[in-house]
This record gives sequence, C-alpha cells and structure tokens, in this order.
Amino acid sequence: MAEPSPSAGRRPPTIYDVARAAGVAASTVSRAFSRPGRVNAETAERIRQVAADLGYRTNPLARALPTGRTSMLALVISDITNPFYGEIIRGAQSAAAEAGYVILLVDAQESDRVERDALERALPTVEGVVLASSRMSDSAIRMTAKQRPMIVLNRHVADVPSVVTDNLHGMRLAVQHLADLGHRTVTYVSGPEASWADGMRWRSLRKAAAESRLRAHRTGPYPPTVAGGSTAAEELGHHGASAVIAYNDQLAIGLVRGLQATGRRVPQDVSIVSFDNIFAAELVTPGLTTVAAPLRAQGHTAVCSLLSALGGAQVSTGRPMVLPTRLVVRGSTAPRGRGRPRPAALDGSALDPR
Amino acid sequence: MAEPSPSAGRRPPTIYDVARAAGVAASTVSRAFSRPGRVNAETAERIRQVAADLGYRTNPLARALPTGRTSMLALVISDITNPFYGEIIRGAQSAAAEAGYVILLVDAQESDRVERDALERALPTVEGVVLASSRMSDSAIRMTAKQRPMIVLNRHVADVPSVVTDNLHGMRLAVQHLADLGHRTVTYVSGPEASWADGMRWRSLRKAAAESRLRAHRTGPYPPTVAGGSTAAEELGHHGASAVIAYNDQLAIGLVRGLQATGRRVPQDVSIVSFDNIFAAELVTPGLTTVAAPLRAQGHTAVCSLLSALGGAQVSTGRPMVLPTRLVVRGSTAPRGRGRPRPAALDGSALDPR
DNA sequence: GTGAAAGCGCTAACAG
DNA sequence: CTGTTAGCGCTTTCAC
Repeated sequence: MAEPSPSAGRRPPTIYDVARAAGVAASTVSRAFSRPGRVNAETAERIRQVAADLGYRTNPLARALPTGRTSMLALVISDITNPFYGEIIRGAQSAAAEAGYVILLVDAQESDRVERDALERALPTVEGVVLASSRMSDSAIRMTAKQRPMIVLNRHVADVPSVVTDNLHGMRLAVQHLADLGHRTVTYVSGPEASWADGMRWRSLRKAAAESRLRAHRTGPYPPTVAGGSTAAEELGHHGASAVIAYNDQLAIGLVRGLQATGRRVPQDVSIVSFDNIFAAELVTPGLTTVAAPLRAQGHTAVCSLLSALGGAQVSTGRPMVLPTRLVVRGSTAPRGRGRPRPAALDGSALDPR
Repeated sequence: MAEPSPSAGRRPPTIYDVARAAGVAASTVSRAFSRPGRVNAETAERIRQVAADLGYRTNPLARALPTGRTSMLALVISDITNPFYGEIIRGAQSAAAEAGYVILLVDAQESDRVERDALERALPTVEGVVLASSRMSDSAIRMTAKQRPMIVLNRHVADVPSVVTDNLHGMRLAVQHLADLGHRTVTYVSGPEASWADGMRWRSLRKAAAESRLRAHRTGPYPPTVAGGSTAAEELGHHGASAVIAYNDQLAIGLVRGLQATGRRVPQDVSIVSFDNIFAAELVTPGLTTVAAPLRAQGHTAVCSLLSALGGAQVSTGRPMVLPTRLVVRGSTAPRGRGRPRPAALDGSALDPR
C-alpha cells in the first residue's frame, strides 16, 4: 500500500505538525501557547490559527512528563455516599475547573486499605491533594503531605494546612438558642471518636455551656449515621435530657426516629440541635434545627488555597482557616416543658434559603 | 558543591536506578513488571526485591506517554449535588479501583459549557468515559464516543453502548400497585424534556396503564427537584388526580409538600409513587413509595463493561444492558377514596433494607 | 532471555 | 525573538 488514507492515521496532531504547517520550530509553538509574551505577536497569531485549523490540542500527559504539571488534584472522601460531601465536592470541583484543573476522586469506601491503595495510585499523577475526610492517621497524612502539597478539611493535623468551620461559634449559637428556650441542661450525642470535629464540638459545648450556665453531658460515641442515632436514642433515656445536641444531622435524624419509636416527642419532650445542614435536614419531620456549615465554600476554599500553595504561596500550617457557621432554626427545638410545637409557618423548612 | 546531599535530591527512584542496582538493563526491569513471564524467574525476583528496597514505584504518567494506558476513567455527572449520583459514583469507583483504575470526576455544574470544557480537558488523559448524566446532545455524545470508548447510563444514544434500568417493569409494578389500591386513573408528573428516562417512563406508563385498564394523564415538564415538585403541586389541581407517578423522588417530595400546603393530604387524598429510591425517600413523611433502581450496580456495571471494552471486548451498542427494578412500598400510597393512612408499622420506612 | 536504541509529545536550557 | 538540542521515565521493537 502506498499511502495510508488520510482518515486512517487518525492520530491527533502534535506540536510538530503545527510547527511544520506554520513554518516554525516546535519550541516556538510551545511558547506560543505557554508564554505568548515571549513570541512575536504575528507569529503567535499565525500559529494559533494553524493549530485551530489542524484541531491541535496540547497533550496534557506529554506536558506533564517534563514539567510535573498535570493539572490534576486529588480529592479524598471516606464515603462518597454521605450526602454531606456532595456540596463539598461541588465547591472543590468548581474552584478546580476555574483554574483549569481536574479532580481525581478517591473514595475510600470506608476502608483504610482501599484509601491507601487508591491514594497511592493517584498521588504521582496529581499536583496536590485535598483531604475532605480520611480514615488515615495523622502520621500517615503527614507522610503523604511530604510528597504533595495538601490541605485537610475539618480536621487539624500538625504541620498541614487546614480549613475548618467555626465550631465554637456554631456551638455557642446552638447553646444560646437552647438556653433561650428555657433548657438548663444539654446532652451531647457524640460521633466517631476518631473525628477531630467531634472532639472540637464537645469541647466547644463545654465552653459554651459554661458561658450560658447550662450543664453539659455527653453520650456516645456513635456512628454518625441514621442507624447510629437510633441506637443513641435508646440509651438517651438514662440522661432524661430535655435538650440534645447531636454530632451531625444523620445522627439527629436517627435520634428523632428512635425517640419517637419509644414514645418521646420531638420537640415537645426533647429538643434536638445538630450540625451540618445537609439537604435532608429540611426534608425530615420535624425539620432539623442545625448549625449550618458553608459546605460548598469549604470545598472551594480548600482548593483555592491548595492552588495558591502550588503557585508558591506560603500557606500557614499553624492555625487553620476558619469558615463561618450559622444556626438554622427549624422544628426540632421548642421551649422546655410542655412546650407546644412551633406553628408550621415558623418552621422555616420551606423558606430557608440554605 | 560536590555532591548533593542524599536527602536533598529527593527525586523518586526511576527504572534506571533499579536497573543499575540490580545490574540489568532498564528494559529488563520494565519487562519484570509488565510481562513477568518473559524474564528469568530469578532475575525477576531480584529486580522486584531491589525495587522494593529502593521504594520504586512506576510513574504512571511516564507509562502513559508511550502506551496511552493512563489507568484513568472519566465519570461525567451533570450535578454532583444530586443525591441520586452518590451511590452510582460509589459503584463506579469501586469497580474502577478493583481494576487498578482511578476516576476523574467531571461535574457539569448543570452547565453545558462547563461540561464541554471539563470533559475536553479530561478526555485526552482518560482511557474511557462513563456518562452518568450529561447535558450534551446525542450528536455531541456520539462525537466524543469516537475519541474514547464510552458507556452511557440511563439514556440511549444510537451507536453507543448503554446501561439502563428496567423502567417498564418498574412502571408496571407501580401501576399495578395503584390499581390494587383502587385507583382508576393516574397522572404522570414528568421531569426534564431532554431526559431519556422521562420519555421512557411516560411511554412505559401508557403501556402499563393500558394493561391495567387505568387512564393515564401527563403533566409537566418540571425540573426534577423539590422546587419543581412544589410547582407541579399547584398545577395538579386541574387534573383532580387521586394517584400520581412522579419522574423521581425529589419531584415527589416537592409534590407532597406542595399538596400539603394547599390542604390536600398524602396519601389520603392523593397517592404518590416515584422513582429512584434515593436516601431521602425513606426519611420524609410520609415515606415515599418508589421504584428502586440498583444505583450502585449501575455504576459498577457501567465501569465493568467499559473496562471490558477497553480490553478489546465487543460491547453491543444495539440494545442496552438492563438492570432490574423493584417497588418499595412506603407511606405515600393508600387505597383510593377516604382511605385511612396505613398504620405506622406498615409504613416500611424504618424497616426497608434498601 | 537480555541489551541497545529509538521514540511517546512536550518543555527548557542554551545559543544565535 | 527563534531555532537547536536534550531530555522527562517508560515501553518496545530489534538484534544478539
């Protein structure tokens, strides 16, 4: 056969094809794309024109080999099934996209090993990593952070920059809210022991409770799931609590169910406040009074500061960046005692802008 | 300076380092990893040993350049915020991980342009793509499918292999359930016009309704969101429907709220069946009777067949692979007329194993 | 079975 | 400002 038919050798055009067609050296084409300033305006224009005609697209893999710039970021999630992370991913992905980066998703499937393997596989191809949640130990994280710029979310790891939400402020709002409703004692239903946020929330509660002259108890730990909340409800009887603050919304949902199953009414008999304000928080009945975290902003902020670190900026590892929280009041809280449920119109569930 | 300190040149070891240390040629090291059969067993063992000692890890980027094997798959989602996709992503990611692949997440952020850009950026670095949902036109999809093996989920595109759920069967179950409850007419509250699943569901409903001798109406389209459902509720009055089937769970949730807001009770006044069985379906009150899709299996199946296509297998583009559906009965459906709500114990919401 | 050599497509010195 | 020349780390003929 003489010549392969033009449509046969369907290889995408390379920088050399463009160079030949434009009558310049390959390096010039490269420059025209990466450092347009360093090349004659006309020449650059011609090259761009030719490239467009040929349908040339720079091959990111080939670019990455000599430079290490892969334009990819890893995002590690311990359980992608948890609705909590949807908004975070969205924020991360949009910030990444704005900067021309792409997100490599690492779902740990709640398994230590899966996470290690996946992250290890992803690490060499990414420029940096965001740990939105991780099963890894602090030391393992620090180890990884030595290989690639990293930023952790909702956790504090020494020597690694982080983004957290203002748990203390949120907790103060929650406690104040309960105090205003006449509650004098509050029980914290805690989440995973290993969770940094859990420890933080409990400490914040003690502090806030002291300030508001409430008594604080603690129960748990429980898995941060609906099922975990149901379990917690059974054991909650011992505390005879009229007000509880739950580690997160899922736990609170389980709690509501569990309590109702044993004949206690929410909010009439016990008021519940939780954390996060996930999508479902306003869907359940009663709607959850909850400390809302700026989920999307968390993802966005994390990626942005990671990118700036990649750009050479110094990101402080000392104190984390803290994002604001606010209290969203819905139907799960009511005045202490024979408090009537708040009228539907004040429930807020249909109105809350989230 | 004479010699860089050993800890300074912290470059990861390359294949050459291993080759030198093992006293073999680089090509042999390469073979030892990729085609162990083609190398002396002892030599291979020694190489593996040396590699382990040095902490050698093959650089996936460098491997990808000559071979095109990047071990990455793109997963396109039009809206990662939609809880529907969480399980699908999990399934996809786990199937990918099993095969040593990594997932590049493309979130379209509900925007055509964002999707195009992101996918275009991701395409050259991935071996294949799974379209879990996409804002793109059929022709744009077919175009992309020419560049990389692709498989679409819940949609049918000519010449592109796909994985769908058994909408017809699910619809039959739904209609039969309503018929059993005494309903004689059913209204379909439709989702996005552009949605292949929506068209499919409506056609299935007509068919199933005919078989069960019910009359079928249709209203919409509405955005497949809670807000869309609320809107739909307002307009539903005109149909005076006692039974409706909603395009998806979110729409149904909005519907329930909207109806309740105008004084109609669910399920006493109107029964509602929806599709998908997302996490929130069992959380709302009443729990949603819904046609459950095997979400995780969808993601898993899609990735598996994509991988087999990459492996050279012929994947039929003719008829899609269809995954089974089942009906999960909860509190949103009840006998027609002054039907009392089903007692809580039969609600099923707390029991359903999902 | 193993080694040598020629790239994959792009970038980054270094000269001119 | 532009061309030349080496590679990035790995794979893959092709000889031996």
